[in-house]
Amino acid sequence: MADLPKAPEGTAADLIAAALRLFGQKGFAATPIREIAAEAGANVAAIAYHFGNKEGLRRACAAEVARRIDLAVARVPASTPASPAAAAAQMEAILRTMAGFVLTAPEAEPILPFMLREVAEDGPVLDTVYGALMEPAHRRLSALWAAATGQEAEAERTRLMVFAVVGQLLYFRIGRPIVIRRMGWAALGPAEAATIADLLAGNLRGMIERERAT
Amino acid sequence: MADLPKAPEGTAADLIAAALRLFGQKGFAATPIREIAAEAGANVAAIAYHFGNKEGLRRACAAEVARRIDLAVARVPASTPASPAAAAAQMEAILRTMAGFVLTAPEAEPILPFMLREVAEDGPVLDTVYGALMEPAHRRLSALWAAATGQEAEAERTRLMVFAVVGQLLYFRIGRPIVIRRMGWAALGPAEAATIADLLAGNLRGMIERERAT
DNA sequence: GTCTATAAACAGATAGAC
DNA sequence: GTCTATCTGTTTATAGAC
Repeated sequence: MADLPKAPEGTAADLIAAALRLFGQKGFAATPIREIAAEAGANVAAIAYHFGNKEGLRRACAAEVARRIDLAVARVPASTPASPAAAAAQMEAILRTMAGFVLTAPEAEPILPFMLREVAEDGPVLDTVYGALMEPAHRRLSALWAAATGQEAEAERTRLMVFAVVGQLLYFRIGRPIVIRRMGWAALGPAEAATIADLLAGNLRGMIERERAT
Repeated sequence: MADLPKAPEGTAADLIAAALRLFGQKGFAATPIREIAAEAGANVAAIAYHFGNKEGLRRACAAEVARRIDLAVARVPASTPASPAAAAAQMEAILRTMAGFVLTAPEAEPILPFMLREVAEDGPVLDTVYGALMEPAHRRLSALWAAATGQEAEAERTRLMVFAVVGQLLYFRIGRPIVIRRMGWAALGPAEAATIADLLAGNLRGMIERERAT
């Protein structure tokens, strides 16, 4: 669904991987290009050579984020089931896949802090990723919610409910430092992620059931 | 509940207000102290005079955030009601107050992006604010959830459910640029906030009902 | 394509007049 | 308390050898 299918290789890929991690952790402005080059095992000038300048590297990071999310999204089936029960089941499956990806997948680790910062800054990177990925994904979940509850797919209430469902999950990742402290966990690993996913799947079932009665 | 009751005045207050806004919007490292001084209508040297250095200004911002949240928290009653219905009602009231504060209160506007960045960086500022404010608030909601559902206050499930409830709300603020785009809203104003609050209050009632059956 | 060396701009901090 | 002027370190970007 994204328009950037090319996967970078070699030094360029190493630079993007390092930049993604450091931009996410310390922020764009707080990360010197020398540090990125050092972590990538490359030279400072390589950034200018491959991406023009630091801003170009940021755009390349955004493209890489879009590419990786696209890869993860491509794994879920695209058909909208006819029966409400099947739609609910598929929505739960997607939620569990998202939970696994967002909470524990190593390849998601660097991209979420990066995206979080871009959302906060509400800049051009967000425009791209929103149109290419977030909007289609939200539309798809809205269609499933509608099929599961009998409501209208693009109704205001439907779209807001999908945000509520997704928000429940994303907060566990965004507020991870807080969650870990409060839960007394050493980390948010696969076991903790499974507990959270079960809990949220139960909430989703309850919400759908409740909405169907309306 | 916070340990910093002193409200700043004059130039110091202007500098904190400007820094809070700019740190939240562009990030700490990306904000030059000259820009802060200009927005506050003060001189660059005033920062060193009042706060020692830039890092001191950051700490002052954190203290101001704690002070403002503390003010907002102080308005909710501290007693835990005996009956499950009363506990549920009180939890819904708190959720609605939080929604009003988080989504539309002008005094919350600069502090949320600031806090979001501090959570992402997981630094010393978070340690302070977590211990002084977040942990007590979460404990209090956990106690209410327990009273409303008949579950145990510090059970793992209880604490996670409270995060799910809070996460639903916070995501609407954190992901605001995304929500606004997808909903086709011009802004997230009082009318939109009321719609969201009603929706989330309904979800809360459903979740409590469902948990009581367990 | 990769590296070293350097230029030009900008940051935070400080000295000292008022 | 507030200001101007300046010092010192660091940053990005680039020129040019290899």
